[in-house]
Amino acid sequence: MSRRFAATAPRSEQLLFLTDDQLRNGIELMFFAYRGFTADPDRLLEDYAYGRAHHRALHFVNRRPGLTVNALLDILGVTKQSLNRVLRQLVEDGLIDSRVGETDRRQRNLFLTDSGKTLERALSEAQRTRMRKAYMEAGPEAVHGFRTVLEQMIDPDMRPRVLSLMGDDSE
Amino acid sequence: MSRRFAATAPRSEQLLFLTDDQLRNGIELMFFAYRGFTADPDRLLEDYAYGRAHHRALHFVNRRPGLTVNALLDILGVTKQSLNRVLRQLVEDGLIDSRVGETDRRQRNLFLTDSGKTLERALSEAQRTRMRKAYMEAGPEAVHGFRTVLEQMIDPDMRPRVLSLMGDDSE
DNA sequence: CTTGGATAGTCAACAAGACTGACTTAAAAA
DNA sequence: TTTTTAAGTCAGTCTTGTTGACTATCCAAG
Repeated sequence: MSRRFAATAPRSEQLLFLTDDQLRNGIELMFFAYRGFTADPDRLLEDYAYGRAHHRALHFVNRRPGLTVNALLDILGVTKQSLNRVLRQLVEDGLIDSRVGETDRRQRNLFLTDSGKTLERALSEAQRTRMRKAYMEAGPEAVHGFRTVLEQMIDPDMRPRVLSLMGDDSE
Repeated sequence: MSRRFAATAPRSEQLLFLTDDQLRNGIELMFFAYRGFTADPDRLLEDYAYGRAHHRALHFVNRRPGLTVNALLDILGVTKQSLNRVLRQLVEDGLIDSRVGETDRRQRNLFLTDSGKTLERALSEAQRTRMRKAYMEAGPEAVHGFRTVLEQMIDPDMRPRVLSLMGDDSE
């Protein structure tokens, strides 16, 4: 582990980025950046009387159409009671279509309706716009580093699931 | 703006990191990484019947001892009523000391007590440990990129305040 | 110097969204 | 047939956010 820099420079110099000050700095950056990250969609959601939970559901149903409730639960890491409240609203409001599973009729496969797609697009476009600006300002190398550190910050148990979710769009 | 890569390679190749797929990828990484980022302190806080709001208050009071309620409000970006509940608990439980301002007696200057320092240290050490691992695995260059992108993601209005908060430890 | 407005902080009541626990229904699996 | 699983529901709690009304203090204009 952590061999990337082992042979590049003397230990004392290379490890300066691991001081408590540097780490605390990263911690504070995560806090403030995450606030910026959610600010734009949050503003949009207010108009619909929805919250972040609705956004997350819309995002992942859009990402993996036909996803089951259980699979979504697993991704979001919340209880089904908590998700169910949100999902019920979205189905009632006609943003999500919940269809009985074809092979297993206990399951429900979730899809965005046209208006669901419209809202999802508005939300994600707001978020992408900020992300795009940040990426452009920082440049491709910084973006690569950003992605590398974030991946390492994900819970090890969760990491394989997350990376496969993000990785393939073929299946 | 975004001149870092302008003269390095052909435009079409360089801009691949700005595709919607790449951006959505970054969005999902932020979501999952932030969950990892808060997981360890969250577990600790359960034992105290405290939440993330208490953690944030402890963090920034530790960071800037003597800070006023208003200054903390500005950093946290919540309403004073919301902060006050948390602050009252922490004062009642003897983790934070709230002293009447010397020059302006309307103000309250906040300090961590010894037990406040103890809890803050436990929380931040848990968080730093995860951050340290991520930094070590990713290496110094990735960390630099990580920081660059996060800074750009912070709300522009907030950015100067945040960077000055993180920057100087002398004043 | 007093009055009246602005500022710092507190208290009360309420809503969103997370949680647990107990339960039902329907369908699949053993 | 019995057990397990997927989904959904009901009731109750907690944290953390909100708005509105309040007290205490400072400061500046009359």
